[in-house]
Amino acid sequence: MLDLRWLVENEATYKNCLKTRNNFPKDSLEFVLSKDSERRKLIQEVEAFRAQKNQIAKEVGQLKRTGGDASALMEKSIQISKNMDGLDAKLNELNQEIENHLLSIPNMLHSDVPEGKGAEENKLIKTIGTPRKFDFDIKDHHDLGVNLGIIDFDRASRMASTRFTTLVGKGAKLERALIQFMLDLHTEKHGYTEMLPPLMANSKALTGTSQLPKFKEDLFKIDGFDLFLIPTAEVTITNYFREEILGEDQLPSLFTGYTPCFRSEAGSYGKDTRGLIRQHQFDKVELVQFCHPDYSWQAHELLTSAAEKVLELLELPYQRMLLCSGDTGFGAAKTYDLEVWLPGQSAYREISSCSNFCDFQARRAGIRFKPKEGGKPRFVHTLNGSGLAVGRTLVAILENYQEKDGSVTIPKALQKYTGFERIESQK
RNA sequence: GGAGAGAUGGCUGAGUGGCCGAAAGCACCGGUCUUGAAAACCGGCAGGGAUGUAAGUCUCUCGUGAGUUCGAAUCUCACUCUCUCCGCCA
Repeated sequence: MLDLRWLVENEATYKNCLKTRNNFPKDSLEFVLSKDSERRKLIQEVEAFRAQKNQIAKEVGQLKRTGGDASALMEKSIQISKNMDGLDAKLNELNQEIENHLLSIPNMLHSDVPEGKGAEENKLIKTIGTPRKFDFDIKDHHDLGVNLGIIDFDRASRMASTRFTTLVGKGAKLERALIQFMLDLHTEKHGYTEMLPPLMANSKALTGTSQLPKFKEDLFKIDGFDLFLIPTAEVTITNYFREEILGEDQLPSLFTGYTPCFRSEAGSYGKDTRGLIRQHQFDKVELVQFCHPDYSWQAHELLTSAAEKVLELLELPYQRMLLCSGDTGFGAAKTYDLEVWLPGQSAYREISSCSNFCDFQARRAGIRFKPKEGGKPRFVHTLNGSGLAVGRTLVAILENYQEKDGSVTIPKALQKYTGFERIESQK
């Protein structure tokens, strides 16, 4: 959420930024801007009435103590209440309306973010590693996984629905090894503290990280409860400090956590239907930082590097992209995507998304810190990124490390976690 | 699922209708003392909002929301959450 005062005072700057954002809610913006002066005027009226009533109440108290007659004053106060009848409610309603609109206005972008409409205008920052040359006909992960007997799509569809998968044998072990490998790396080398948060979150938490109110249709709702399956651990980990004022010495706080993630994928019906690129349930190791506003851009680089480290250790070729304005998510000020090379698709595909939200989520979630030098509490900056999406990492390993006979070699760095060096057909 | 207890500032905790945005302690910040530190002593220290160049003034907030009252942390109602006991259960 943006600061209303800031928005009113920087209307032109914001509108200029917004024009290259996708689907920006012009009506909400205009509503907020046009109602602000009305809101202020109402506040002043209501508070003037209240001040009068408070003054009278004080005088009545004094009179009663000294045994005087306060009936005239009491009558006056009742009269004032009648005069302000409904004003209160009107103000509350207006505030609520403004807040609702404000919640659906996207974050201000960082000046680095290139203008552009969609993914094709994202900016390539760097390419690491070289795609392997194969001297045989390669398979994609779907065929590899099915042939090896480590991924079962059909039975998962039968027990749940399409977009679910069951990993079997060494496939399941590989997934688990990847999770452990990533968590160990981030906790031991990058200074993150591991968390195992709830897999469901309430609507307040989801509003805090800005999945709600705008993206409700992407979530799985639990019937009869104010609970949703989390679409990412970002939700629960970022809301860990909701409505808290931290000490400055608690910053930065770095957390990592593995969770399954659940997404309805409404609106992506025809997309990535083959294999496990786009599932209703997938595993992810998430990185989250709470940090001092002065250092969040440095933190963004570090967080992204931490995610890249996973790909480097697994020796998977990848690219870092800077998302353009049209492709940057609703709450983010700046986002890097990491894209891993998938031989089966002859393309780089997203495997991590690392964003700085600045104070956008912190304002929604009420996460502040007390500055050391004194003064008012300030909003922290929140950042998060995938470190990495585990299922897609498994896809990348299968495709990049496949052999002519259909077997798959396990990357060196991972072997001590899997306990095996190859996957051969286990059917 | 049944019964009971509770929710007050960063933390502990007092406060049952006006003198309470709130005692006291801890933590924290500044100062005195000290070669330095600790201790001791002195002072400061909740958050949001309106207005103002500022100092300040006003307003709201004692889990949340309604209500009673001239006046609510305190009384009433609803809700949420936490804890204890019983039942059930991995």
